[in-house]
Amino acid sequence: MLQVSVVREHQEEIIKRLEIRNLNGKELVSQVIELDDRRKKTQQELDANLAEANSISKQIGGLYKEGKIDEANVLKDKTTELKELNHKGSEALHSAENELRQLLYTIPNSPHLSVPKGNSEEHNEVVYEHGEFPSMDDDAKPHWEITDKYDIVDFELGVKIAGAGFPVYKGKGARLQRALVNFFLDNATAAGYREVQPPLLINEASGYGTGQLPDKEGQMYHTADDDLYLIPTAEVPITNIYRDVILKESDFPVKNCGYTQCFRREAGSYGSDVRGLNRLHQFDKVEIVQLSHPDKSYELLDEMVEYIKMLLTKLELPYRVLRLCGGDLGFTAALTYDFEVYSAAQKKWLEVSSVSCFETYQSNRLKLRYKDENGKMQLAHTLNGSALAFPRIIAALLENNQSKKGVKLPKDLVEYAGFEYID
RNA sequence: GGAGAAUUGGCAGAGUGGUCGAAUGCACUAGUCUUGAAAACUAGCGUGCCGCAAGGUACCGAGAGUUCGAAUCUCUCAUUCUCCGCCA
Repeated sequence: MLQVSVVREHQEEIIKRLEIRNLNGKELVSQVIELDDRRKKTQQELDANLAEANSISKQIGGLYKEGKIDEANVLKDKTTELKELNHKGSEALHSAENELRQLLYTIPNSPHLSVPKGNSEEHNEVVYEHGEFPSMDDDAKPHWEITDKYDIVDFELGVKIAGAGFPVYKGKGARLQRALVNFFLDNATAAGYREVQPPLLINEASGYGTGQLPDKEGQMYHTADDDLYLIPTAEVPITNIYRDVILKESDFPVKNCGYTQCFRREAGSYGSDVRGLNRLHQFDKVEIVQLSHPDKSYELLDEMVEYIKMLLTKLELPYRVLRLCGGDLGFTAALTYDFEVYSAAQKKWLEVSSVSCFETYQSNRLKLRYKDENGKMQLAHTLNGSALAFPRIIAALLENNQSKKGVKLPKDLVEYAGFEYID
């Protein structure tokens, strides 16, 4: 969440930045400051009363030692009222802090100034394009027909076992997924990311840490008996490794990657967007996560963008990079680049990666800090990106590379898959 | 899942009702000494909030309670360890 101190000190800038999301920045900023003023005032009063109570207690202790019981008892009577006052005071402080926190939870990150204003995906800015669209025959099949033809992904079977959106990968389909796991992890490791295998279920504190809670409460699967959530992305457990952690400045950049299944309820989705592999409740993804010195985070973001470009080039898929506009930007992000591959038979762009810088929005919640050269505590910056999400990559590979002979895998995948054609 | 024990600063580890934000050791930082290093010695060394500052306040797993006063007593919860049960 936004830091109150930053909101106070850079009001004009924060207002301007929130307005990129079409929010009433002025109103929000003044609400924050008002609540924070109340919080401060409440604490000052409470602290003064506590100081008095503490000092009386010390006096009583002294009097008891000297055996002056009567004098001690006189003082005790004085504390009755103070106790009451302190009890009320601490309740008032808690409620002031709580109200402020609740407000901050509802305010999304303030976008980077380079984020275009806009309220829908039409206003996203194409910043890079790569590759040629493959020329398709008129009878080119969408991937859900190809998966049927070669019997590599079974949607019906998934419905039987779990429900829509939980496909069963079979034969070369399953092996292709396994190949992608190794391909993506090997590349990430080569780029300096440490591989981790985190839990797939997370507690509430972790959900708040990276900002899925309370904002995306309804989008995560929740296990009622144990009050745990299934991860919607490895971002949550991997970033939460660093909750309540104080780093040394020399630790930066901290680079982790991980392969996990991801679970999303996708409430409210419908239509051709959810056909086949386009949108699933469970899918596989390799995620890259970085922790950064605040001065370096946007350099690292660019570096991550270059890394994703390299992956997609190796996969020989036509893609483009979008800078998301204020209206399309995720709740916690300050700047996001989306990667879309062109899926030729559907004639559609499919989002396969989203790379974001969160500045201090997550680290403020996580209490992820480092000591600067003057020994002062500072919040780190967090970044992450999908590298990559599997199902739409598979969809695009199937559609773009289909031929009479079967589906030809890109060269770099062949050694991982152990076969050249899905046939 | 059942029974028992535990949870203190980066680590180890004292502290069972008052001047304890917390002994001591190790680690760490700076300095002295040294040609340099080690050793030794000296000093420093947790975090949040309020305050221009002095300082105040809170934190000894979390939350509630008893008390004038709680690291210390009571209750609830969490976690860890040991034994039993179950199990990939």
